[in-house]
Amino acid sequence: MSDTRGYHHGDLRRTLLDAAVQAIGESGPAALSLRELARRAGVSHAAPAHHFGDRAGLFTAIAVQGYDILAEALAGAGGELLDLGVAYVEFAVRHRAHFEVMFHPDLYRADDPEVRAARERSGAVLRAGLADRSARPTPAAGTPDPADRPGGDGDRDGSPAEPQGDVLAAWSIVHGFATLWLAGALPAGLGEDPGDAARSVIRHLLTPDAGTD
Amino acid sequence: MSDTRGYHHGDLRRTLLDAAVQAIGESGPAALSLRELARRAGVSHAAPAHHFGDRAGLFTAIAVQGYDILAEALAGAGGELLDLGVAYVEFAVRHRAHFEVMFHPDLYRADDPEVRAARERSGAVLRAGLADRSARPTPAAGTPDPADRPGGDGDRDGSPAEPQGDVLAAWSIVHGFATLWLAGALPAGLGEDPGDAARSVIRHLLTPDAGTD
DNA sequence: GCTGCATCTTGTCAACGACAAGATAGGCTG
DNA sequence: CAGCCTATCTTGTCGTTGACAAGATGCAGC
Repeated sequence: MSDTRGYHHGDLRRTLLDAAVQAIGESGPAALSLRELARRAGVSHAAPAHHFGDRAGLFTAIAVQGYDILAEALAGAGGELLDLGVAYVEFAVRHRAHFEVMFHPDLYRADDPEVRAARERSGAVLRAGLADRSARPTPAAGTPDPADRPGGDGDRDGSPAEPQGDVLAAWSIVHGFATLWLAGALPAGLGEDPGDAARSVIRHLLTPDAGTD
Repeated sequence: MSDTRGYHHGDLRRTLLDAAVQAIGESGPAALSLRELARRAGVSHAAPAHHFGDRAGLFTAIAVQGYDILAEALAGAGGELLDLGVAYVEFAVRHRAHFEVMFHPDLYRADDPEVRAARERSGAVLRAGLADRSARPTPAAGTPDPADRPGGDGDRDGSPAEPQGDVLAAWSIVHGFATLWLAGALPAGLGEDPGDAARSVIRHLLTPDAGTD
């Protein structure tokens, strides 16, 4: 796959996306250059522009891919709020590049139809997962909706789906933990596995007295 | 202040910092150009380089300033974990530019001595604030330490100051809420005041059954 | 086998970050 | 007061980048 035969590459778009994700994972989104990307893929400097239009277009494609991967990860996590949270953190760490792009709306076109659709897919998966946990010792579920105000404004479509406070709290805690972990801001001593560390942190939200594990 | 008399500006460094913070607040850190910054300040295109060395130096100065502002904000919040959290979120929203820079270590030199010192100052203020709440209905305090692993590695100095899990959970939830708010990822319907919204979210962590206010 | 079109290339331009070298001015020493 | 000294700011330049335009290539369908 991704053999670079003469003129027509065959699957250049995929190759560029993979190389971009790898480069972002190494040096962050800001350091990504379209020309360096083309160099990595062994094509001319203007080839990426054809597939993605411009830099923002490339990040838009990565964001779409990221929301799809997130949906898949959440779908495989079951309906427990704890497991969903751990899956969220593990997604962020395993797919660091996607995660960083997804939550930097200034990098891409967050109102792009494909982005909206992918975001809606992942939101639907999350809602479906949470619907499982109906009556639990932990507070009841609502209908969450990750990332629906891309530009900072842009009102909802008037639907009464204001997420329950506990889901918002859960989203905040896993998103914050993942972000701090990726930023290297967390103190050492949490171990190497972000999933395990996240599990013990999330427990503080779910149970009133989570001991100092 | 900041009068632009002939050759020597008088307080160009301060002027540049202010202009940079404003520009970042408008368009994000990635869009900040040293030359555009110089243009805003009415100086030549190489003037910023003298004061900050390079682009990373500018962001380093902003990060230092940000940690100092955060320390001040936390100092004025009292020792309640809830109030500290609200202050954290309000800092992030009011000083969005500083906050965004601070938690993007790839933008600046996170191991710079001045940064380490400023970070230590804000950590000390937080520790002092938390020391107040000794015996409470909520779990006991530990010794937190915001952002002590800048580059992703860099082990602690072997001190046994592993933060308590509940403080980590608190930090995660406020940091996550602030980040999601700034990213425009939160659904509408939370109102206009991030402090109030944060307060109700944080309550879910502190009390076992926080109603759906 | 010819044409249409997506794919990729070459060429170019303005803007940028970084660096070097020079100009200016305020302060300090004598 | 004279001379220098140094921080501050300017001008000039180089390599790189993103974006655009125009052309080359080759696959796919008629």
